[in-house]
Amino acid sequence: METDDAGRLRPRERIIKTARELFRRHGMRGIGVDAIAEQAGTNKMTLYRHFGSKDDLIVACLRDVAAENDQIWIDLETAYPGDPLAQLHAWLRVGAECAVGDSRGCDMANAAVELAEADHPARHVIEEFKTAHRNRLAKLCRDAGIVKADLLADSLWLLLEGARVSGQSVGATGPGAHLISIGEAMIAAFARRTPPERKAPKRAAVSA
Amino acid sequence: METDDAGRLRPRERIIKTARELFRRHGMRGIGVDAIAEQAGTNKMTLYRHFGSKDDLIVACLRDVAAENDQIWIDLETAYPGDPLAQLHAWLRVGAECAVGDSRGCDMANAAVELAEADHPARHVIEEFKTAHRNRLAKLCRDAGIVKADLLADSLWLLLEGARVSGQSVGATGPGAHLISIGEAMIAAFARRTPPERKAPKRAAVSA
DNA sequence: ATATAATGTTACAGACCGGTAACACCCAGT
DNA sequence: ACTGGGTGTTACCGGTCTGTAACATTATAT
Repeated sequence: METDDAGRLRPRERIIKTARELFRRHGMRGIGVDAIAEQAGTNKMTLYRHFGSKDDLIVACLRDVAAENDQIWIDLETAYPGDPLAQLHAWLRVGAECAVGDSRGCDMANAAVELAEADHPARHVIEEFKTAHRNRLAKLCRDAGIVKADLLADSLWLLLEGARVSGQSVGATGPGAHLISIGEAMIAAFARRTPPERKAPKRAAVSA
Repeated sequence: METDDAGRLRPRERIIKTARELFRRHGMRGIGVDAIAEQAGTNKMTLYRHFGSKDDLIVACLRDVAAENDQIWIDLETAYPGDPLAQLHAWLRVGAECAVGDSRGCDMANAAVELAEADHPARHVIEEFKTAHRNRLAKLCRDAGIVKADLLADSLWLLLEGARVSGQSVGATGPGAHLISIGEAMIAAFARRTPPERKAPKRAAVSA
């Protein structure tokens, strides 16, 4: 009795899609492969034909998450082509949506918390993803003409990570509610001192 | 064959102490009550005489964590009596220690991630603790003469939460490595603009 | 139409888990 | 010395979990 997905996609895709949702809702240790397979409208045997183990499925899901998040950067570029500062502000808004609109935060960070074993195969996927994401954000800050680009990137990064994890403790009305205004103020503070040879790009400045 | 704790403390304390350590190392869903009891130098039966269920034990452990963290505020006050600004800086340093020195972040936040069920008995302990801590930090900022105290408190809060969760994804060399410098800059930025009717509090005025 | 691959079904193995029962023990307080 | 509460020991229950075996069924490609 599948509750999820019409038979449109092939089993493998349905399983990943369903597993991601159930992992997110119940935690990776809080849901079994049997429940995932059933919810995906298939069965455990087929699941194990596509994914050698539950850990393999977890890794596949995290790769799926990574691919989905990589798309965000493309969307930002197409939304504000050639305007890295606007992309930076948009990045903040997208992050804030995830932090306040959803009560389960970041799948990658959650996986890092839940999969405590240092040698779990998912860990290097997580680390790779987070590092790449951080580097991309730093590049965006650099392209936006921020002087201390790395420092701004790390600041915004910590704010976003904090907002997403805080939402899971105290909900959306907690400190994460002010993520955007805090982040905007931070961008403004870093953009204030621009390199002398470049014009200061005027853009929304929100008071702290 | 107990590996932990000499028989000094009574079983209940040993169990909580050991459970906290193992929960932290393996995650709450990654360790069983049997292993906890054995590591604590006792057995499952005694564990269940003191804690009616594993969830009860989890709650007891989180209360223990809360009590331990409440002590931090007392220590800050005794270390810098009547100097809330110094206490604020010290708070940041203490938080940074936890964020970079330890690879498992905040027990409370981790529990919130791991115990996904919305009605888990531990959730209200977590929320209560996080809210109280946030309020205390806001009060500290207020006492330090910060104008937008709540906003600074939330900013620092997000930074710390972010650093602690980030450390579990990319380790101590990630963005969390700059927590202190970022936080210091933020405190400085907020302290710069002082209330006009009030003199710049070089010696911060303490209000009850 | 037929060969071939993918999927479904059922049953099961083996391990672990949370939780309990029954009984033996030990040690403090009187 | 005795009594009683806390503790240790062992065995067990029922459930759930990951993972597999064997076989039936369906879809696909040629």
